[in-house]
Amino acid sequence: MEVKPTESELEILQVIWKKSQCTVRDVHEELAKNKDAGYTTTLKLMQIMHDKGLVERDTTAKTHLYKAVITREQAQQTALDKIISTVFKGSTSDLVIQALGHHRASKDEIDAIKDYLKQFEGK
Amino acid sequence: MEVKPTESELEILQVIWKKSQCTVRDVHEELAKNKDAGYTTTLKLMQIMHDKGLVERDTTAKTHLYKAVITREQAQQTALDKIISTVFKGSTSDLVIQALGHHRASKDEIDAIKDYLKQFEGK
DNA sequence: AAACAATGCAAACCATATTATACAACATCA
DNA sequence: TGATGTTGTATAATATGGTTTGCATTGTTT
Repeated sequence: MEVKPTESELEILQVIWKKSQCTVRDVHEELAKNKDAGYTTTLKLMQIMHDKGLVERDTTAKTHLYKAVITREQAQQTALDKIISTVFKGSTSDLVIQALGHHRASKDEIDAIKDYLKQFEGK
Repeated sequence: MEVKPTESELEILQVIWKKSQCTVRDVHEELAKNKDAGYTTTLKLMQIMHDKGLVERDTTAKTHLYKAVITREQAQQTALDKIISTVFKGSTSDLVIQALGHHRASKDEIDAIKDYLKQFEGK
């Protein structure tokens, strides 16, 4: 991935990932529920994201449709890489244990993780 | 925690956490191994961190000694909270699985996590 | 053509990062 | 003693990047 999204850009990506395809107004109205910024601010950010290659858009219709270029998984990976190296001394297990310790996971979540770990059995 | 450290401030905190107590020169020389910025840049950042309350210092001697105010664990928690809400839709298990999937953990690390999960047995 | 919605452009604002310069304390040596 | 070099902190100026906003323009619909 060439570029890393900023905080605000991530908020926008959230909306796009959820709906898989969005107009500027879609995004703006979703964001307006939680924060209060002008329409042109959202627009400007989405234009910047387009310049950076974070989103692509279909301009055939009057109302442009935006799609994410990077997947949520890619963004997750980038975010993980960063904090593992900056605050977890490079230790993935430190991160996992810290995460499980403080964000109490539900039983289903714990089970999912256990299942996941099974694949390492016998190795 | 009132304030969140910036990227550069985190790099400095890394060094302070490791040595538990530092002069500006200590930090600067450690950072100089990996990046290339002037001594006064490091100094300025540490002064800003002091203003923010991220570090405290002993000014009795000519050479000031800096200590971290927040612990590494607190910073880890803050970082986790942020990315869990911004890219992991609030799902801790998504984060754990993604982390284990891509940052291949060593056998010891896997074992440590399994041990940790045992405490949830029977709940 | 009038109304409306979206875009592009420009500028202002703020936080962070960097660098240069000034200043203070202290040791040393002619 | 006092000139000078070294090492430390403080201050000020500037650069850079992200965020936000206003305004003029373009394009569509009726």
